[in-house]
Amino acid sequence: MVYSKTTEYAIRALAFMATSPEGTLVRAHEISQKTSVPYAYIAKTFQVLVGMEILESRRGPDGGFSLRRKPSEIRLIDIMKALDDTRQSPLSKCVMGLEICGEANPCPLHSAWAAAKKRIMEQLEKNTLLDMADLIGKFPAGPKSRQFLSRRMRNIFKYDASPKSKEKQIWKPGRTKG
Amino acid sequence: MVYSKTTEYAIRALAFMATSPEGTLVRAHEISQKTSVPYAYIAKTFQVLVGMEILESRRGPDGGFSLRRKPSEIRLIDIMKALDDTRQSPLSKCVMGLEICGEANPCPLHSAWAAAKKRIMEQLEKNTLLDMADLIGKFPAGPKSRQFLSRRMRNIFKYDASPKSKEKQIWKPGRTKG
DNA sequence: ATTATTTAGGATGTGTATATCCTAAATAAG
DNA sequence: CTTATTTAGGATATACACATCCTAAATAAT
Repeated sequence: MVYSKTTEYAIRALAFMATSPEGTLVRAHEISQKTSVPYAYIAKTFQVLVGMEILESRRGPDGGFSLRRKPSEIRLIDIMKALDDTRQSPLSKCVMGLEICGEANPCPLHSAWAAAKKRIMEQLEKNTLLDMADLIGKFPAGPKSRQFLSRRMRNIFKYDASPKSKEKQIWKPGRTKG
Repeated sequence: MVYSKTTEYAIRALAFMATSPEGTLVRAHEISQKTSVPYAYIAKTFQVLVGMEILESRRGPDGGFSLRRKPSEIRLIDIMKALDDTRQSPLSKCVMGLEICGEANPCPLHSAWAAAKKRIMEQLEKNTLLDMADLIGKFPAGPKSRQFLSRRMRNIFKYDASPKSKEKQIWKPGRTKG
């Protein structure tokens, strides 16, 4: 994968937040329920994002998290950089693991990979939370939103009918082991 | 990475074997010394490749491993299939981790990724151990071998001057942790 | 037979990303 | 002040890929 699971979760969670009006405080538990991102993961990850000034937080009753900038101004690459700081991206290495691979000594996959890398990086720099919210599901009517997307919402954000069922997590673990 | 570290090692090791005349028995220790692939890894991995009829083996003094087919007839995809059997390839999943991503609902990286996947798979099906041996270093003079490649050999196969220094591994661990 | 050498095969160790837990601190309301 | 709620932050647990170890079995030479 281009980025870590942590970043994948963060993008899902933040894209969901982008569907609320600007400045709205959203609780970690609600985000978890609506996005199926593990609560503990949000709790941890969002601390970092607050530190990186992508999110603001408020503790206590009626507390929660809110986006510090407009969704259209938070790029995927920003989130990735904030969370995958130490992790060296798989994009940086030769796909075949050859240390000598490069322009001078390309491996059989080099040019295919180089082209892919370039396009992927461009997309990560170009696409924002607005794009993701738009893609993933509902977004308040605007130039980029499309009606038919709302139908997909249910599958993606896995809506829970009960408005605030305490601690009843509904995410699927996705384990393969029996 | 497209394939596992195990497969990466195997390709390196087999490509080295491809530089010996057909049918030559090569000892695991020699392969390890010449390719910097951990001995224990070769010992384990090659058992599988023998089972998959890519390699033949002989025990005892003057024993070793030999390629069962000509290097030009062993494709990278064959090695990958033999060793990454259970592992689900990162190529099969959406780069962004979105379950709904597909032709109908493409994620921002979808088309870039799809194109890359296609080319990568083609290359894995097209390229053989002959190509890798040719790329990585020396190959006995033939239509595909090129003279200047032999200069790179030293860096890649990390030649040990001593012909048979017992157990003196020379691979670099590549750890990052202090 | 005995010994040396080499692969076979099971068992085990290690490291890191992933995932969770628990207590503290902040905030709001009664 | 007390209680309930929510984020903060450190500590810990888990799973899996990666890596190694050890003994057995086979083979060849003495």
